[in-house]
Amino acid sequence: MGRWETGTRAKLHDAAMRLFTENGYDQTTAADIAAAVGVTERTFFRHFVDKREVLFDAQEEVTQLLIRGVREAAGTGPLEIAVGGVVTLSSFFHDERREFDRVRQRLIDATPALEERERLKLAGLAATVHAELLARGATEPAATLAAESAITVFRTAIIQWISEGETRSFAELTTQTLASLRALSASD
Amino acid sequence: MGRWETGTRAKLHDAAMRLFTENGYDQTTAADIAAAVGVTERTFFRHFVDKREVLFDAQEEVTQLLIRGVREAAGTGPLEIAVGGVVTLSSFFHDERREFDRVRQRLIDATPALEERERLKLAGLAATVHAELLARGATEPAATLAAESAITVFRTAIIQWISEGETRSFAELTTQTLASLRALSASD
DNA sequence: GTCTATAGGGCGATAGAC
DNA sequence: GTCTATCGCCCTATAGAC
Repeated sequence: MGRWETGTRAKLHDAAMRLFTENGYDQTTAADIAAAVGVTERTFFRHFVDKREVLFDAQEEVTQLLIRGVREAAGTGPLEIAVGGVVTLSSFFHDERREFDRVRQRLIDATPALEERERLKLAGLAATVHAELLARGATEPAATLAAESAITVFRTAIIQWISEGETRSFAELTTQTLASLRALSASD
Repeated sequence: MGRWETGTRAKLHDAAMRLFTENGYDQTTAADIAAAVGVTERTFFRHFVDKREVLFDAQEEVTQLLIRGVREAAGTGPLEIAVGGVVTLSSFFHDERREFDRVRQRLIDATPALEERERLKLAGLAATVHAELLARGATEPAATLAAESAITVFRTAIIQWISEGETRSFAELTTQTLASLRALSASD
């Protein structure tokens, strides 16, 4: 066989998810993951800037989808546009992904270090939406508030989407959560 | 506490802030901070569970204020109650603290590892508000959305509060930001 | 307080693909 | 030949264990 196989990154990703699930995140070392794939620890860190990043492989794809979504969203105000962008993430959060995200979320919930990273990534998505809203002519503080609120809606929708027995789609849950937020702001 | 430890924590805190500001967070080691105070690295880690926690010393006090604030807030709906709780944090975010928080925020903005921790702490505050809202009879998903939105208002108000030349009080900015959020939800 | 494991960076050497 | 993934070895800081 050759000096190295192709698809090392994907193999590291799969091995890491398996070992994290079987033995826990903290109990799994980067060296364990590398050994499971047959590369060195150093190679692991070349593919993932740190151990946590394995769980956030999709960030770039989601960010790009979100940018396009916000650019193309119809709407008369920044909140509607921002959440419209979030709704387009339904092409990513499809039914075949639901079980994977349940496992992923269980790992995050069990590991403070991972929740930190999760919150940072969500903040990154909010910053992305914020920039796009400004580009579409929104003004402050509406742009900031709409972007942050859209990510709140996103997170709330995801939590429901991965809850046991939930069958509604991501898009449906996002839309309903926006309606709840609107009702909340109007009610008191 | 032994008599030799009096004020060590505060000294470590002050030395850390000074060294972080002068040389940068990453360039300052825990050993550097300990040496500046004349204790061992081990002593530093006895006072702060990790290096980042130095910047989040106030979390417990803010959390307790927030709990009391939400419990005592007048209001007809969960969002009003939650932001009412945030407004009571003005006893913490007083004018003498503004410059310190400017420096602190500059460090956080310059250091991804610190921004991660900041976001986790904000999430913790949202969880605190959420629990108090449920205790006051709020139902889902309003409780979650109101708690998260209140923290969005908090963060947005703080950003304004520490911006150069800003003279309005924290309470004033919080109230105005809530009004902006309401307008945003109603407008489109 | 000492001792140790793990995360993660630096860098030169090397093996393959082109 | 260049370009890039990998190795291998050395290093330090963090943080937990004892």
